[in-house]
Amino acid sequence: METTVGMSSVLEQDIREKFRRSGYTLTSQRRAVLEALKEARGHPSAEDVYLTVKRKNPRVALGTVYQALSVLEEIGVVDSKHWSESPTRYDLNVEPHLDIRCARCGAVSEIPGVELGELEENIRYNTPYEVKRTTIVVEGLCPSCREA
Amino acid sequence: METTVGMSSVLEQDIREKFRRSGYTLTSQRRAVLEALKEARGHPSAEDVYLTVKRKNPRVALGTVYQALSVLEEIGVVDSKHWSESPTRYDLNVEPHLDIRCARCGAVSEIPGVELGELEENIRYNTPYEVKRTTIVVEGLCPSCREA
DNA sequence: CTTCGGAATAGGAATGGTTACTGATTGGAG
DNA sequence: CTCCAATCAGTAACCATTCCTATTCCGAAG
Repeated sequence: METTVGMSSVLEQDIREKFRRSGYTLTSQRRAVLEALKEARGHPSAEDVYLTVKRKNPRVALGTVYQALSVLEEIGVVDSKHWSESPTRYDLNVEPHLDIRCARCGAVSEIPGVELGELEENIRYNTPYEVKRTTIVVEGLCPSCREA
Repeated sequence: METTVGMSSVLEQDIREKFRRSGYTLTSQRRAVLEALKEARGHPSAEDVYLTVKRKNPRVALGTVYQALSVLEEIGVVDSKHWSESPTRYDLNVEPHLDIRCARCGAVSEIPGVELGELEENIRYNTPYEVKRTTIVVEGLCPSCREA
């Protein structure tokens, strides 16, 4: 049974490697953004991340958080999804997966157990475009908002 | 072999019916927005629609176009898709379908021949949320932008 | 045909998430 | 330690979209 420290180390190693390969530097602010994403429940917005980071480092700028998230996404450490009429949400799960957002309270959670490989394959087969990215955003009502 | 006028009539009939049922009024501005969508190649933005409508009615307001598009979507006549970092695109195909947007030139075209029913089914089966809407946005490079 | 009330519109201001800009700071290579 | 490029903080700007208000339009009822 691994300790949390152990798992965290492995993650650190992987991230360090991705930074090294990309040429970007793993600064304290970018580390803080990663920490905030790790602590967060659900899928925080840039503003959420900013507020979390600010608790420990009050001088950090919102723009820095946006830039950090953009770098982290570029090197494959962070995934982002955008639902219209609400801020972009970020998370650490970079594997293709589904997220659903509650139209009423804004909560985002993952939908497990849906195979997406075949869809991706069909898309590539049926378009002359060079496919870069497929994003699926699902909207609905979470169990508690459904009642109200 | 139907004439264009004939097909247009059928469309008009269907739309008139949807307006009637919804309680919204089919005003000249809303009709003009529909015309602009019919004429447009690809999937225009609200601004595109606004510019087209403005050619015949220079007094129309951008806000009116947005409101018209929103009403048309609500009654099931228009479909919209939003790619992050670019304005929302609209079209008249309200059946579930895939659209891909070129990351370089912004062109949007449809991807035919991909079955989406099973995905929708799997989504509903695997989440406790009440699913309202599933949107798939695909990004890539169109054939001509791929070269450059 | 006229009147009346609510819906829709024009015009423009406001919003809000995100990006761009600038000068100061930092951190790693030599 | 010094230098240079990358990064950062702070703030202004951007832009798609929404909101606001006075005016106009539409269609139902007389």
